[in-house]
Amino acid sequence: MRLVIARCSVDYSGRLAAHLPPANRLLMVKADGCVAVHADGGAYKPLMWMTAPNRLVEREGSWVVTNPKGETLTIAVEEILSDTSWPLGADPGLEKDGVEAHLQALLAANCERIAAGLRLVRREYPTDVGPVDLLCRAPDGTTLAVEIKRRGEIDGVEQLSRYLDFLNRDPMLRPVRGVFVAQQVRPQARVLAADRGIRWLEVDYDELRGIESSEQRLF
Amino acid sequence: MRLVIARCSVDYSGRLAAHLPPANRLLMVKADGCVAVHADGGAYKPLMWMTAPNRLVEREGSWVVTNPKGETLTIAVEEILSDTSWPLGADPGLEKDGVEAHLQALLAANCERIAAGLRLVRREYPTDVGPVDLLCRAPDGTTLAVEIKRRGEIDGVEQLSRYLDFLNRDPMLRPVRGVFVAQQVRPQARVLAADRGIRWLEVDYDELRGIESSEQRLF
DNA sequence: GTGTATATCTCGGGG
DNA sequence: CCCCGAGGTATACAC
Repeated sequence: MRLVIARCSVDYSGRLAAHLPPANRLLMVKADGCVAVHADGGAYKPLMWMTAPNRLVEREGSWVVTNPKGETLTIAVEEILSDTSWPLGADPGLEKDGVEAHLQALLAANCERIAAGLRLVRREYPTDVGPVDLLCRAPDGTTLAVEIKRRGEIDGVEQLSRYLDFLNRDPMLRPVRGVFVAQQVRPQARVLAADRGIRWLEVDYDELRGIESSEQRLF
Repeated sequence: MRLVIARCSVDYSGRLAAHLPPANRLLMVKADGCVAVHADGGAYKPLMWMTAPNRLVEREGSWVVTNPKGETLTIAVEEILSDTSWPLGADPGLEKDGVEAHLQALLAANCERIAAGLRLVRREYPTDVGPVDLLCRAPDGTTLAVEIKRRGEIDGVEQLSRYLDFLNRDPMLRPVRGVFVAQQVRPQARVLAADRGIRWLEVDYDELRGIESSEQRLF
């Protein structure tokens, strides 16, 4: 990890063109070669960057970073205030809990939470346009396709619509209905779901996790 | 901009829960208060972070960052290898060229480029499922909904299809036809557009900009 | 490699 | 403030 504090101006040319006038900034060069130019504000996103793999050519007063796609990051270094390097070593890595995969697992184990009497047929049921999160059977014998999101937006409804199109071509499954499940379903997603005849449902992650742990306590 | 190189373990609790075992990392604290924990790899994204506004409480061997939403970032600092601060000042900011907004502005001002005699009714015309980029009137009185992308992919065609569905329910507008405009329209998007009765069109950004600047030269 | 789906997405604009 | 769409999205994973 190399950290350079410098007065510089920066230009990017590639998927778009962008320019930064001269100012003091942090230049971060990581062990994998990626370069980032940070200002003293603005969340974690750098003003400009170049991801690995790339090639950094450092000449007097000018760094040029190029990648195989032909994109170029040019840093005109006017004055270096500090230039330090720290070998950090490989990171042991991140452990996460509470992402969509976990929500899916909880709902798969408790799918009667989606509708009474629902039985799980399969998780990640494959179709030609991607896997359906949950495929379930209702007590009346009809099939339900369930799409799960943390935040239910319009894209998710489109995704479920595509699955339903393809599932309903299978005479063995037809008719298949859709349910859109999320911790929060946005207004436009509700409108589109209603319009497509898709039911939507908001679920509470903590409550689901609570059920799960109380059930485990029984065994 | 404060840069701390330290051996630390980190925990985040909020939208999800996450944990980092002890290792040497960079802790970056920006002037606006945002905190980021970087490893020596993995593009520009930090392993963990907390955006502004937040509150950083630094006690011996432990930093606790909390935000108004009740999220918490806890950094257990085991050993500090370096701790430096650099006042960078406000950044003059980024100038971008070639984003969708420019393309939309150029086409709004030159919509006869989309079809002869076209007249702009409104940019960002609202529907229940989102705003249409351009709504135009053709010489024959019919309405055109225009969706603009830098890269025309299948989801852009889906987006325009949704708008057309809803616009065509309005007796005052009906019938509304669609035009999908992009610098590059991908093969799959062409097929889908054709299937939906949507016309597609590739435009050259530099050429449009050229028209614009030559028009400006006239005044 | 291409395509698809996720993300503590971030960021900016509009109501 | 929330909602929504764009992004040089990045990133992981399946085919």
